[in-house]
Amino acid sequence: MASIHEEMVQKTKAHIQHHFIALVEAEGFSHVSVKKIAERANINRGTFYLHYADKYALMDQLQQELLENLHARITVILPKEALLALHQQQLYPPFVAIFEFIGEHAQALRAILGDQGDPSFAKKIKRVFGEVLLDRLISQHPAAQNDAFRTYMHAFLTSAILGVIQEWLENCEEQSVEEMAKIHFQILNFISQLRTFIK
Amino acid sequence: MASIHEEMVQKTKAHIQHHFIALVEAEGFSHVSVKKIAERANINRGTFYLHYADKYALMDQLQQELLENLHARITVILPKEALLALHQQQLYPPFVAIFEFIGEHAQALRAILGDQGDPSFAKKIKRVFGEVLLDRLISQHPAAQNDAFRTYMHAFLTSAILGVIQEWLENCEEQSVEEMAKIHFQILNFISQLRTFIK
DNA sequence: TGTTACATTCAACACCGTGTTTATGAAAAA
DNA sequence: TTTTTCATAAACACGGTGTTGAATGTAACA
Repeated sequence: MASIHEEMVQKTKAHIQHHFIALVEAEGFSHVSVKKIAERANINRGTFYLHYADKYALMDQLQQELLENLHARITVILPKEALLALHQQQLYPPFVAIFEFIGEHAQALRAILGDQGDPSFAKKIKRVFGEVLLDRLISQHPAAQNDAFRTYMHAFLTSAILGVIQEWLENCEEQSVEEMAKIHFQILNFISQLRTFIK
Repeated sequence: MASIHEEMVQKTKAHIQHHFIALVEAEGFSHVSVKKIAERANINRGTFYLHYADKYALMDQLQQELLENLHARITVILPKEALLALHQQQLYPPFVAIFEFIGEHAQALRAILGDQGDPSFAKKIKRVFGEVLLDRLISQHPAAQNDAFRTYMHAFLTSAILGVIQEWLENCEEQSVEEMAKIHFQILNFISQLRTFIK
């Protein structure tokens, strides 16, 4: 099935994607034009339109690939049926898996989640965090019955995790994957201690 | 000093800004053109360039105004010198002030912080949260000596607060300002309880 | 009243990126 | 060999940009 032509197409698309990511990281998505992509990738501008409708379609495809891969990666570690117990031993592996994935795709994610990136992607990746982590965790708690509370709890935690990831990406991943997972637990511990002060 | 001409300029700029916000909220910043702004505001396209270099300059000015106003609003409640004690009575007023401000500028903030908005603004508003809230809170804690920990703690909490605000803006501010401040404390309480499970 | 100052309008301009099309070359498939 | 398919090249109309110079309106001042 895999004809030479199909292989060529895949190669060209990967080529375009690669240079597109570098451009978005450097200049921001809004300042990237099809013309620039073609010049940078050393292809004809018409060739771009042979594969993508416009730069938005290319960005969409890149985002979907990332989201599907991330989802799959976590699902391997946390099967659908499993409810999360709140032991460090159970929470540690998925956190490590997430940071490993982020690190592997650091350039693309820096481009998409950075200052010049796409805020709609942030929303999508938060949804993934919610599906694979929070829903199993929060639903066990009695306070989770309140719809409004659930909604904002969800927003609070998924945004917090994403915020840490964005910070890590900006710092060029100075901390190791294991350190990042640990830091997350330290943060939760810290907030816990706040409670002894509050009211 | 306030000549009639200056007043006219201010009126026109406010007029442009108003329709600009409506356009960005409806179509997203990237799809807004100077042409559209001029048509919507019923002014000549040339008039726009009389006041702003381009749509980016207009967005910048709008953002700066919002950030300065927010900063001022909170600083009135929490003077610079004051260190935050972790009592609900001390934390409640600034939270209420923040949500009041967000509510008052809901349309503009929905436009800027929404799906089609500007991620660089998210970073800037997080910095404000950090300056007026977190720095006085975290610095008191021994664990805050660790630089990396401080950085990520900062990212975690400011992103979380912003995430809740974004959720609130999307839900068209169904919850009252007071409810939102309360929900924040409920969330902190909830996370505190997690600690009894972890490790 | 006329004059001055300035905001706004209007039409025209060159420029640039877009998305499409048509013709052409090259390499694989039939 | 003939056909299919991907990539190239050049040209096109289209639409938004940012600028210019002249005209218009309007409030302040003499």
